[in-house]
Order: sequence, then structure tokens, then C-alpha cells
Amino acid sequence: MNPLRNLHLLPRLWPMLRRHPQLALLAVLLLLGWYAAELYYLRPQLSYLGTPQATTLHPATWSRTLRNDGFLLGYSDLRSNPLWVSYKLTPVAKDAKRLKRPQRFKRDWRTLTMVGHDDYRGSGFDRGHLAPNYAISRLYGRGAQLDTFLMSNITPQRPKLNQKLWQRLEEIEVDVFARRFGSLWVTTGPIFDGKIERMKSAMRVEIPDAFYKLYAAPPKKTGDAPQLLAFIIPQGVKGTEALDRFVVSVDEVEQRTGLDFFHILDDQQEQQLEAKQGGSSWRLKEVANRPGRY
DNA sequence: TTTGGTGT
Repeated sequence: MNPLRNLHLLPRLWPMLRRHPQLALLAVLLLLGWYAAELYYLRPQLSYLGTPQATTLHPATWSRTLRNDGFLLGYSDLRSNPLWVSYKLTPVAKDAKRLKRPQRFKRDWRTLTMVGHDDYRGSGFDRGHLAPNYAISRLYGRGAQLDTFLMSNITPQRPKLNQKLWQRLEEIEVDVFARRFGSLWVTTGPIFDGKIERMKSAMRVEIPDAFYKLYAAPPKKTGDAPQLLAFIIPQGVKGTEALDRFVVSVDEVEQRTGLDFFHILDDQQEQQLEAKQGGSSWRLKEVANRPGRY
């Protein structure tokens, strides 16, 4: 249920609050409790070592956290783009229920600009999922699948990137990495540098220059360090490139996005891990040239 | 099995 749809009930509450001011206190306490549950219980279940934090005062790096079934997302109403999306992958069971792909993408009523399916029509850009349909729907069910088709989870991607290189990455992360490590946290989003470019449709969605993908495999023993692997992939790829060409450090993603990832890591460990490029445990070479499906 | 487009 969308709480915004019930705003018209507010004026009717006023006379009641005047008679029983203690109700206002109760309402405030309930709101605080709900927000505390969001911050300390619900969001941590959908993110690893903290949600990405803006490191600049630039409003274009600010985002509102939207919680969905199976994934968490930081949305920028200024850019009409999600700035980060995080989800947890585990191996998909062979008998996981196959869910039909919805025909259309849906407007997300929680966003201010409420971008719709048709705002991307004729733009030359695909509606690119950040939280992927396949893995999320198999792991978390129909409700989660429908959430991945919300336009708040969508960003403009060139067809060759979306249908080729991004698809290869999405296949490898769940079929290879999640299987190998048992569980894998993914954080992904767009990168904007320099000049602001927007789509011509009414909602003027801003067009990213590149995209990042961060993989974090939690340590087997507590106290050990997680394994990290980071990519930056430009819009202009052909789609057939070897994936290892795009490996970067987490630090580089942080510089290009103005976000701080995994901020709960202890500072010394964070500095060491994030300066490094992905280690050998990913065995990326084995899959870097795996062909796409399309 | 996993990405999308168009037109109705």
C-alpha cells in the first residue's frame, strides 16, 4: 500500500489531535520506531557493510533509500536515476520457479518525477535493469520480480552494453560467483561525469556515461577480510570485450561516483581493500571471454 | 531459463 495515497485523511485527524494531544506523541514515537526499524533492521538485511554514503555536498550525489522485495536502492530525483542498488545473490536452485517476464515497466509512485515506460521510447536507449530480473525473481519470488520492473530500478543503457556485456556480467555473477562463494553481495549503479546530458522525453532522464558493479564475497571466517571485485564499464562498449579490461579498484569507483561504499569496514581494512584491484580468487580470466546469449 | 526493441 502506498502511504502517499492516504494523505487526504490527514485533515480529519486534526480535531482528534486537539482533544487528545498525547496521540501526537504516540504518532511521533511510532514514526521514530518505524524509522529505526528501517535503519537498523530492514535495510541492513538488503545491504552489505552499510549503504553507500554521499561524500560530497553536491546534491546530485544525494539519494533517497527505497526498500523493495529482494533489493535496496538509492534514488536521485534530480537525475531521475538510481545512484546505487544492492542485492544479495545465492546460487539459484535448479527447480526454482520460472516466472514470466512482465511486458511493461511500471512507474514508481515513490519518486518525484515518476518516469514511465514510455519516457524511454525512441530514445535509442534500453531500459536497463540494475537489480536484475532473472536472479532476483528466482531467488526472491514474484513480488521481488515486479519490483525490478519499477522504473526506479531502470537506467538508460546503450543496447550493446545492456544486451551483451551487462547480460554476460549478470549471468556470471549468479551462475559462477554466487555458486563459488555461496553468497555474493552486488552493488551497482551509474557514473556521471562532466556535462549533463538528458533524454529528450518529458521526464528528461539523465544519461550516464558509464556504470559500476561491485562484488563483495563475505569472508568464510569472521574476522577475515571480504573479497572485492570492481568494474567500470562505459556506455560505448561493443559488448564482446574481455571483462577483465574493465576491472578497477573500489577507490576509483568512489572517486567517479562521489559515494563511499562499505563504510562499516574498519578504516584500516577499508583503505587496504579498496585500493586493490580484484584478487585471484575471482578467477576472472576463466570467464572473461564467455560469449553472451544475444 | 537469464537482455531488450517496436506497435497495438
